[in-house]
Amino acid sequence: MAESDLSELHATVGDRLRGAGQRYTPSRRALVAALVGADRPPTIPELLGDRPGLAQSSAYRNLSVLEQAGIVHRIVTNDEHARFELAEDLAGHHHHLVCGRCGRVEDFTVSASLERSLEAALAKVAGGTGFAVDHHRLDLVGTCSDCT
Amino acid sequence: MAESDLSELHATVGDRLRGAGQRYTPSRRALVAALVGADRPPTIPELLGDRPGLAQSSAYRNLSVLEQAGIVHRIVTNDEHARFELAEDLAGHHHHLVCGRCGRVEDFTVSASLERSLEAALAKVAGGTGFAVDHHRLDLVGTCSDCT
DNA sequence: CTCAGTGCAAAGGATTTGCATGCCG
DNA sequence: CGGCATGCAAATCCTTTGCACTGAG
Repeated sequence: MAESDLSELHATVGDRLRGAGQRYTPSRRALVAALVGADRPPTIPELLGDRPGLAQSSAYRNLSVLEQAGIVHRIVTNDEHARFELAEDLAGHHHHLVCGRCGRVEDFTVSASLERSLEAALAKVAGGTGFAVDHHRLDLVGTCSDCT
Repeated sequence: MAESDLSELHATVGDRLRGAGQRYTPSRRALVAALVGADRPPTIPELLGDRPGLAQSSAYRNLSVLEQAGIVHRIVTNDEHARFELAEDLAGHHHHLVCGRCGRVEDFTVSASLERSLEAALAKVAGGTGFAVDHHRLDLVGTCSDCT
């Protein structure tokens, strides 16, 4: 991600937080920065490892605030810990490669044309139900190289 | 599902449990039956509602055994409770409509041709990574009619 | 001054586990 | 008889919450 995009991102995050009556504090900025830099969604312990000064409860609380402001998204796996990533409108649409053994999650994307056929087909499916579809989620589940 | 398929299913389940050194007890049979009958994955409280005689701990323990025997699959949502469904090789490949508000999950399927293009595209993606892909997961996330 | 943010410690709650008993094989 | 299955109750462990303090506006 380019420098300018990064400061733009922080500006957007700041706006959304202020819109929710919250401040963009150093702790929150550090959490967002950690998520921007990661190519896979970290758990809370992983996030705390980068920032030993931050209390665990504050991490949970800040991530919760960021989640409600639509800035981060919480991923719950069968793993013991939840994982966090930037919201799709900030990080871009992508998918996950999930390790069923250790719970590790990596990001990946598919071609735009496949996304389009997916969207079209899913829109058709959703038509019949009472669901108001927000977005889709496409994950690959398997075993990562470490767990093989 | 036809009668014969049902008894065949129970036979398969019994085989897998015995293969894991476990028995196919009435409690377990009831859990499997409840999952076969459901068109959406229930939570533990929902399963217990159908079977007040079964202790909560036994439900957890039995579902855990069934999961390790490859008979049921655990779905974790942002909802407070986990949900359970039959493994795909028993229930058939399908997808989920997930309500982001209440956590409710419904099943649906897409056309075979879309599945095929998906499989093809995902196989290509997986090629480059160290992941051994087991299966894919395609969910629609939105708001159900009750939560609108 | 006011009020959100933070750290620390305690509470909460779904899930797991220990133990004694019952039952199938 | 031996071992798995089950109930009940207690323990776990991630996550949330209460409270007092600090710092920014």
